[in-house]
Amino acid sequence: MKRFRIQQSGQGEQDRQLMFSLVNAGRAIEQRLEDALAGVGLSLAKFGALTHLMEAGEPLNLSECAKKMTCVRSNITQLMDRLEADGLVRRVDDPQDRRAVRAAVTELGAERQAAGAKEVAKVQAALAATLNGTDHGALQRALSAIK
Amino acid sequence: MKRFRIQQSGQGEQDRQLMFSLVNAGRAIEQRLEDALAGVGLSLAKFGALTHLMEAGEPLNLSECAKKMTCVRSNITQLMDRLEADGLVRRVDDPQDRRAVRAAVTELGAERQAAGAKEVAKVQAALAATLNGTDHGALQRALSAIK
DNA sequence: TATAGATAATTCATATATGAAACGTTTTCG
DNA sequence: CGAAAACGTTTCATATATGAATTATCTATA
Repeated sequence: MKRFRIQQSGQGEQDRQLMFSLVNAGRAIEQRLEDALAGVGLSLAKFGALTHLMEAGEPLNLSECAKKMTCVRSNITQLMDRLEADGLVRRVDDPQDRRAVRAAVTELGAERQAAGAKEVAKVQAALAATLNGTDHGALQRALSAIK
Repeated sequence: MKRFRIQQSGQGEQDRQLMFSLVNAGRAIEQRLEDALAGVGLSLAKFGALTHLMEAGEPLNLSECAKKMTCVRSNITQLMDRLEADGLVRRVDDPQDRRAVRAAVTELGAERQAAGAKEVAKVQAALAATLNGTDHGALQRALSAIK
């Protein structure tokens, strides 16, 4: 005798679920990062900017910052205003190009970035623990396909 | 003879990669949804609010909206201002509680929500295609663990 | 070389989000 | 009953993000 599956979810419903789970997981991790970084006086945006500047090892044009952070330049203008107000970055003139402004990390900024990196590492470890029953390689491959 | 693995990434580095891939994947999907919804005059925030109201089938308190959308109430105040300016929602008095304001979807709002749902379905289908070599069940379970 | 176009940064308007403070209304309880 | 607490919404200040318009400077070329 033929049975009808009760509570069956169609493929479309599962796809929708998966899509929103991806969005929600991303947001949840962002929130964990924001919370952890708030403990050392940083936001994720500020930490990201400081990290790119530290990795570059030298002051960067605001346009270069925008490229590295994949955002528009007017966003960087404002972010640098806030970082400068916090004393974490200084705007310096570019002697080669008088249109340009370069962002230099201050000593306090470098310390703050290092403290932030420790907080990020904790979130990262907690996430790894959460995902300990998962094939990390497969997950990484799936996520990398999403552009 | 013992070999040294060149270019080996430590576990920590892979964990960091995975964490940021999750954040980036979530943002990428949000961006796809924003782009698709922009085509019918909606943002993801507006579509979400309209969808919750349509699912409820009746006007909802702004506080109830905030709870469903997991955001603070002042955010809903502003979102409703914009939805009202668009003619997609109307604020109506709650006769039971004179403090409360309820959001009612207009006819135009209902049409717009339906159009948005079609756009969302397209994004969803494209994502499913992108993930066609992946074990959706395993991915869903991993994502659901992230809170 | 003069100028037209490209480029760097900022300003402004706007959208989305949070959290604190203010305000009116409702509920609770001494 | 009446005061205090709780509740619902809004307002304000702020952070983050986008995109258009503006200003200053630089570069290429007619």
